[in-house]
Amino acid sequence: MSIRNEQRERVIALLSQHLLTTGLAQTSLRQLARAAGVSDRMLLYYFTDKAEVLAATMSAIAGQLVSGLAAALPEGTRLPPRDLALRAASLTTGPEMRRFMRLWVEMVAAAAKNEEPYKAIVAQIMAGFRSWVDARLDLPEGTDRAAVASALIALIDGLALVDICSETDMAPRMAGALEAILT
Amino acid sequence: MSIRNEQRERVIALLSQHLLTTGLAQTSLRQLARAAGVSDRMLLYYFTDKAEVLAATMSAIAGQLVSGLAAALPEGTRLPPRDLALRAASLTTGPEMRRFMRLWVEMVAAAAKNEEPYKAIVAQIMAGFRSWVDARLDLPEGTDRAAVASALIALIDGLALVDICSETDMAPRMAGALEAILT
DNA sequence: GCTAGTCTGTAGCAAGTGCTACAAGAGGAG
DNA sequence: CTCCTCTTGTAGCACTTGCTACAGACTAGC
Repeated sequence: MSIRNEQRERVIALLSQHLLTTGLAQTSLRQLARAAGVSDRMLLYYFTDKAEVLAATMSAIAGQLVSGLAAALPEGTRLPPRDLALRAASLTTGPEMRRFMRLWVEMVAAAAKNEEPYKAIVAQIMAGFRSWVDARLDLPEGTDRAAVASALIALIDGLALVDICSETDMAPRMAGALEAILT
Repeated sequence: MSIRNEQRERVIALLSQHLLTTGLAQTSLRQLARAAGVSDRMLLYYFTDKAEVLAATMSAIAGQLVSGLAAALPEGTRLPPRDLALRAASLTTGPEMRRFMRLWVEMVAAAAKNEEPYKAIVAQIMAGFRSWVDARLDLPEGTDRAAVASALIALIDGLALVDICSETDMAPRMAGALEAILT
């Protein structure tokens, strides 16, 4: 493999960690280059664009996420909405996933501003969420599966959003409250 | 009242509309000044800072929001979590409130990046949400009211977040799904 | 009139942004 | 050797950012 392609992978791996720890706060070319241990000039040699740098990195992160989610709850299992919600909630508020959820909220906000390449990435990740939930959702015939899946995702994303805002660690208490609220 | 103070109010009113329609995408001093119909020089005469411009504007928006919410559901009424959630969901996904919820998500993301003055404003608005929910929540004694309130807010915010991402109008379908999920 | 304080425009600065022109070294192919 | 492609550094461009120095204009009080 060419040096260029090797470097692309190295850079993507380093930037994945960078984005997960710092969010989208430090995403100028020079900041990304420093985090990747290369010069900004070379970053634009390995990738055509800043947009391509970010797209490749976030795509890699999304990939890790999908496999992480898949591993956390095997494909075959089907749960009713309540159980799936509680399971997903404890999953995404764990120390591992919190960093991702924070990044996720920032990405959605960036997409809301029509910033590229966030719109495309957000759509891709959201589709991943939907299919993950849908594949594990046990629902009676005739239910609007897409709507229930979306509502569950909304709940999970909302927990993350509130978690971001809170000084104190509200996540476990909210999870407890959910048990009382959900069917 | 001095010209300066009159202009402050004029500017704040115009910028409230600006932020509600464009989100945080166009918030450079020059863009804000154009939206307010003044020069950027004068914007920094009326306000000390860009941060103060934004803080004042968002504070005004938050004020409108609070009174809007208060009017939508009178202070005295107490609803169980399910009813309050459904009510709040239909409230915040309406055409009027959607603009605010989008802005809200963007503000939370900005706060996550430690950008000023978003952190302070987000904390303020979140506190407003909490007290609004708490004042209308009918719960049995001994329940963790703060947790339930936070969970409800999470649900509402999550609906907004998913709504932002979706091309199609998922909000009513998700609301329907909630009826099936909630106790 | 004169002065003091309030108001407003012009012009510009220093820093940071994404990106590029250009040259040069390295290393293989003929 | 020469030629050619891949790789890398230096320097810088055009632009946007938040903010400011400075000078002029307007009004109020004396």
